[in-house]
Amino acid sequence: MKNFSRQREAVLSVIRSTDTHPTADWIYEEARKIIPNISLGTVYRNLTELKNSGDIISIDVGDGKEHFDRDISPHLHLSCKNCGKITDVALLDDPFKNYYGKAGFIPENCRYVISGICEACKL
Amino acid sequence: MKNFSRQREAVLSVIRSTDTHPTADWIYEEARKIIPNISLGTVYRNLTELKNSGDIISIDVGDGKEHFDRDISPHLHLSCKNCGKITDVALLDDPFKNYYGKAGFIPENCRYVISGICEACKL
DNA sequence: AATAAAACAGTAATCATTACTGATTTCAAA
DNA sequence: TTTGAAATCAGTAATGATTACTGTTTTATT
Repeated sequence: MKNFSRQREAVLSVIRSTDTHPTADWIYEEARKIIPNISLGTVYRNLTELKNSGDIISIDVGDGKEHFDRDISPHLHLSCKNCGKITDVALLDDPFKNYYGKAGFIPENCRYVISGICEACKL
Repeated sequence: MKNFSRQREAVLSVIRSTDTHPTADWIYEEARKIIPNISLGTVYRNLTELKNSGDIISIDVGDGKEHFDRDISPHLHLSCKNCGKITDVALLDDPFKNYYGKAGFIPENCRYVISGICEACKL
């Protein structure tokens, strides 16, 4: 197990407690329930560290905020423009493997996001 | 042909003049070469309109700025963390069709981005 | 032309994120 | 254990991309 600071453990445990793709602000509020005086800057710094270490990823769904994700495997995100819900879709394997392989590209972070209208909202 | 204002035409023509996935600021600077006193707010408003009308799309590559793209077909973006270059990879067809079809999702905007190291930077 | 609606230029405000500062904690070597 | 350098922290200030506002100009319709 990695030797993380108490603050970094708190941030990571908050992200791992949910599948809702939280924002930095939400993570901050939750982390304060564990460490009441944790600072927002600390949350941001540790989010960056956790991204760099590959423990989490982040995605952009077009609302101007960064959303974090405990699931680091390549998967698809369906983001509803109406209700804001983000749905994960597991992939059997990365459908783009052949494409970036051919281009000689070394992937580090895959973000596959489709915005649209979810089944519950389309009526 | 749609009846666009002079300013919206200028913004669209700037985007269509390049395959470099420009930011709002770059588009603003270029648009000023066509309409010297065009305002940044006008550029932003028309970028939003052009996105809503489906004439352009935008992607996020993790640098905190929105990047615009004249190519509205589903395609893959390879974004180099080292040199910042964004490479388009054409797709024969959308590899996620089966996935969101099953979920009953109506797609409007597909953003497939992989960050990593491009061939030229890997040495 | 007269009118209303839409789009504009210019500027001010917003707000997510980053940078900074001085204090605290960690931890390896003595 | 002390010691001291490096890392991390809390708290706050600054940044900067984007959005909102205001009063003016353009456009479209009668």
